[in-house]
Amino acid sequence: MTRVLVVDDEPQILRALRINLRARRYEVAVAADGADALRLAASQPPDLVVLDLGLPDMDGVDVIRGLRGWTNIPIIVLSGRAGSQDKVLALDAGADDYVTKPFGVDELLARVRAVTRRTAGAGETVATVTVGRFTVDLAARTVRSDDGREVRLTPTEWHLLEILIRNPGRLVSQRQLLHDVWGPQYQSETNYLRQYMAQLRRKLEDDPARPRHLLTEPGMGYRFQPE
Amino acid sequence: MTRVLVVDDEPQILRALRINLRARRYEVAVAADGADALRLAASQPPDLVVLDLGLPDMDGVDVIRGLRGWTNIPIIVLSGRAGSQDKVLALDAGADDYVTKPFGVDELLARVRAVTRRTAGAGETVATVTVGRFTVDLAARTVRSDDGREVRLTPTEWHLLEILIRNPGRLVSQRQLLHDVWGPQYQSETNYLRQYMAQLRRKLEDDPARPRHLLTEPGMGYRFQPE
DNA sequence: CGGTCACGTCAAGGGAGCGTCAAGAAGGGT
DNA sequence: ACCCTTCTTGACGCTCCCTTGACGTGACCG
Repeated sequence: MTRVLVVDDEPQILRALRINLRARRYEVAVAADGADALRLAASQPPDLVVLDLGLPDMDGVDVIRGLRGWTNIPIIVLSGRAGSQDKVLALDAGADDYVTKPFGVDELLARVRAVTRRTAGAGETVATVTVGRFTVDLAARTVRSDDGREVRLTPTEWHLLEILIRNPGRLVSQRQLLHDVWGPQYQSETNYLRQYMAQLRRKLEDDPARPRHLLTEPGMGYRFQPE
Repeated sequence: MTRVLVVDDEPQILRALRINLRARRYEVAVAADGADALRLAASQPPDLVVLDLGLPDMDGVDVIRGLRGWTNIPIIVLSGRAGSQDKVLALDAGADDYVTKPFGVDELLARVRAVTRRTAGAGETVATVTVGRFTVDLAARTVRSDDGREVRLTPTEWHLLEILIRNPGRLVSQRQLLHDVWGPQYQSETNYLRQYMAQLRRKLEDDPARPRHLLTEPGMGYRFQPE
């Protein structure tokens, strides 16, 4: 269930939003001022923040900055001020949307759906990937077999493998690989790719002749296939 | 460089946006109507679309749906209608933001920064289309059956399918298909199209003899029909 | 009823692209 | 100056994809 933190000092708005959001099956937490909001967000991180800029204790933009210091959960700003400057400040501080009061509840809910729709699919990036019997640590630049033995890769092999792993399951074209590893002027030397893909397979695949993770897409490019 | 497609039929707005966006180092493409926008987005996908809802040829919400059929690049809607219902429809069709005219250029630019900031940091977007029992991921270049089996397509098959999917529900002429896949000098070799459409149907249609998604328009061209 | 056109299907040759082996060139460390 | 690692380059089968031709079929029309 999506967890929404509503920050506003006007009781009637707070109440209206809570009722409407609960009716749409959102889990709702409320805060009446900025300090309360930051504390609550830190202790029980929500999936979305609806933030009124006109708070009694601190500037709303500072609340945005306080949140953006450690998280990038979506923030929808409510404000009574329709000035262009206010909007720009809030959006550039890290807000995702800016709604001026008075606002329609239907509109706000649609904007809630719009921002949550986009962030729902965003997953975490991991630094360590398993390729068959091997564990690749992109940050540490190490490849370790499951029996503890280290596998050494040359700089070019690393560069190539890293691009493929950073696009798990996705095809990477020959042109892009050549461009990123060897440079803009090497866009047709596919023999380089054949050479180094063969080396990577010799080092990382159980059966280099039948690769299970470093796959060729004939005529197009290569693909790293996770388990 | 971030590529922005601006869709509007009012020359002065088009001009103002182009100048302001170019000054901020965006690459700007423009379209004056919905059909033009869909075609341009399909052939040269932008990183962001700024879309006026009041277009001469088709409903703006249908343009949003046409884009969302195969991509989830950010869409910022411009509209002269401030009604709550219009906003909800556009946002739920897949728009990321909704700005009512008249709007300040500073505000629009801030909203452009807000949506691009999020999609740039959130990693890659997944553009996935379902064709019968199969799921086509244009970005990853994969086709997966609902039972998990992979379907392999050759480069030419991909090229052809991609053009059709990027024009969902719309007729694509034989000339355009031949031109885009095989090149300018192959505009009458319709046997190529028959050959490859047959292969795509064998791989993607339940009953290749009675296609439900890869349709022939006799004498004109082919059409990808979504569910 | 017969002819034509456009589309769908099947089959086969030729060639592009891939994996592989091997050897020379370049760079860095001792 | 020498050796070792790494990168570059060339050559050679082999597989699979593209191309091409021929034939069948249904729709439309005279």
